[in-house]
Amino acid sequence: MNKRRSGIRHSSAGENDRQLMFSLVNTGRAIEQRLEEALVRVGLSLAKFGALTHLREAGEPISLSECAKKMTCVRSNITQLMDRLEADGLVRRVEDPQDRRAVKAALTRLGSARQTAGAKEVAKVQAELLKTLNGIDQDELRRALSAIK
Amino acid sequence: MNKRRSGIRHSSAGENDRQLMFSLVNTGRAIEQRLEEALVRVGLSLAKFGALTHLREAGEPISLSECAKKMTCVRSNITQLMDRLEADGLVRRVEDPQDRRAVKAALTRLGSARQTAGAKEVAKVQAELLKTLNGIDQDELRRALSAIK
DNA sequence: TATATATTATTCATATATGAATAAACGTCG
DNA sequence: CGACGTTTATTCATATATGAATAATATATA
Repeated sequence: MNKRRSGIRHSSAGENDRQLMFSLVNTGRAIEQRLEEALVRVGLSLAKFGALTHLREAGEPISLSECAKKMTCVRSNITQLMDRLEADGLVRRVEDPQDRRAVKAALTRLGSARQTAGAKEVAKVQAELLKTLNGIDQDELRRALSAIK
Repeated sequence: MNKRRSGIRHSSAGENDRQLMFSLVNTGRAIEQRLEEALVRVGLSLAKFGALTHLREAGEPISLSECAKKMTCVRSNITQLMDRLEADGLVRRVEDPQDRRAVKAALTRLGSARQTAGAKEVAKVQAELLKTLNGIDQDELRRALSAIK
């Protein structure tokens, strides 16, 4: 009576899997959105914060190609992003005497300060996220995410 | 000697948490990208497939506002998406006699067939994803995702 | 050295997304 | 009924992203 009948389910396995796949997509988007909302408070977007952070971590001007690699996006995207960052006064384009094709992006003082402000906002979102993950096996979650790669 | 010194870690807790948060974002993006790549083979994008699927599930024409709600996006986005779907011949705009402000989107036969083709591609990505999740506690993953909401 | 191939950034066309402003139609309430 | 506020879709400006085409410079090779 209580016996589980193997091979029979109310909702098909495929349906559950689809839900899982789209849950992964939607969760990523939801977190992105929270980050965007937090960053807009300091005049940044996630894209802008990412670029500033890579520049900060590099510790020196980096070429736009290098920046595109770090951000895993195409170069034309970086061209536009740097246009906006430059318009905001957060970044300066500098020539590379070693390679006259290249253009490097340099953080301005304002850009550096803005990155710091952004990082604080990101940390808040992170703390909130961690709270919601209370009672969840985070190691297993990490394992799942790195399996998907 | 082997004792764990509490409160001291090589990489700070905050750093791990940041990694986890960005892993969630990046995983979502990676899956999205796989879906886009699969769907482009049948002439669809994820956004287009989503709209077609909602129309299919509704079983009848739905207003653009309704579609925006289902897709959790703003209406101007749907206006543009429907422009493109209409240009592709996958959808037709029809008037709503009940409410003359409203415009409804109706699936064409081609749109319906395209949705079917898209669903097959999505299923393949899903199957691939499931394989990589071999050995992962999927219920715990589901729990984590629904905790984040 | 001269030519061919690579790489660099930019520009352009396009897709996706948001939010503000607008016009038309709907509903309500005095 | 008529004025007012709401809802509908659209348009516009903008941000983010891709990929193709282009121009300038580097590098390799014949």
